[in-house]
Amino acid sequence: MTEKQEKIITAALDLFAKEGFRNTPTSKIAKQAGVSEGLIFRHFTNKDGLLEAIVNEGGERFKMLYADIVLENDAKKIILKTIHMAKSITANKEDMSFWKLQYKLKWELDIYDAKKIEPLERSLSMAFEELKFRDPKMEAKLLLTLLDGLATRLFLDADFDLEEAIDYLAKKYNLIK
Amino acid sequence: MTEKQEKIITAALDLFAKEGFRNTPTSKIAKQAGVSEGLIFRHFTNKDGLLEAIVNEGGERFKMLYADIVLENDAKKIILKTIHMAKSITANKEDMSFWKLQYKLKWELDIYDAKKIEPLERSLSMAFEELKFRDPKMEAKLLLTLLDGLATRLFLDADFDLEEAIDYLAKKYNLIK
DNA sequence: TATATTTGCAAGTGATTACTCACTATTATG
DNA sequence: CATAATAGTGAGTAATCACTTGCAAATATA
Repeated sequence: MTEKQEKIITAALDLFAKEGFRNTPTSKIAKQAGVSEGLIFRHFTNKDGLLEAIVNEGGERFKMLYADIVLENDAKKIILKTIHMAKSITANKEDMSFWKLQYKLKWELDIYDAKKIEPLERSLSMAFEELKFRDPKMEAKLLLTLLDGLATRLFLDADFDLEEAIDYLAKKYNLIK
Repeated sequence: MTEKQEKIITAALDLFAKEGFRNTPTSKIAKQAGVSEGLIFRHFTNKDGLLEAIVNEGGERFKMLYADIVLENDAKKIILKTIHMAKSITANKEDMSFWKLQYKLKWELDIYDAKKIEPLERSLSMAFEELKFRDPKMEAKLLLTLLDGLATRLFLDADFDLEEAIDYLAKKYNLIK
């Protein structure tokens, strides 16, 4: 990856997040990246190729997000760390805009790669099993579904209080006092 | 509303759901509706006006969805009916495509009207209070957030089993055996 | 029935779009 | 150092887009 290639991706990331994929002209991306428009097509073939690069990066970063969770042995910690994922994707402005874009693209492109969360779902399932939940698999699936809902509110409803929601969740699962 | 006006809305509903708002040309809408392209602008001023009509219809239909829930007195029934809302929006193909579009537009337009669910949230909150939940307000908010997650999975993940999820939820809340 | 209003059409139009192409500059390799 | 490959430019281009305009048909109103 050359320096200019990264600049293109950074600019596209920023503009797609703000304006959406279809609504962002390649000319604008090139301008913000400080490169010629033709270079985008030299490196990424077409606009969809640029999008693909961004989606792939999203997939990689997502795996990294829960990498340490699947290595965890303590059941309660697995669940607690999973819940706190929602917090880490909003740690700073850039992260938030990055993850918001990933969700936005899910809807725009009509994709939901269930395989990407499978390892996390398995870890959660085992954790719930250890904690004697009635149906550990469903409980795991439902918690991940709740996290999807949390993301929806977090990214679309400016008034949503994530901290409060996470706190309540942790109490509900008896993870904290 | 004239006959052709309705045909335009129906076509737009269908195409926006399939291809997205920005990606659907007005020429295509006109063609599918069997009218001239100019008529769209005569009736809806511009493309955004057409979108507005659709979003407004979504708001109205959403209120109708939970109209009978807020009139319910039995706490358990309020919660159960709320959970079953997820099922009624997938009753048939047209409904499913309609509601999927509404969610899609939320992300494309970056809007989340929390006011629209407020009456339902209040009803739920009262129900949870009656059932002696620790923090009824948070519990209500969290259940609605879970429903947002359920919608995400339902509309994007083809393998998601809604029936199963709803069943498990109902048991979790002690609404059924 | 006369006339005003609304509904509808078809053929534009200028702006914008993703993408190409002919070319130059830079870097890697033998 | 020569040459091949890659990185980069920027002026095009055909297609597509939302929207306009001038006019006709249908409908409402007096």
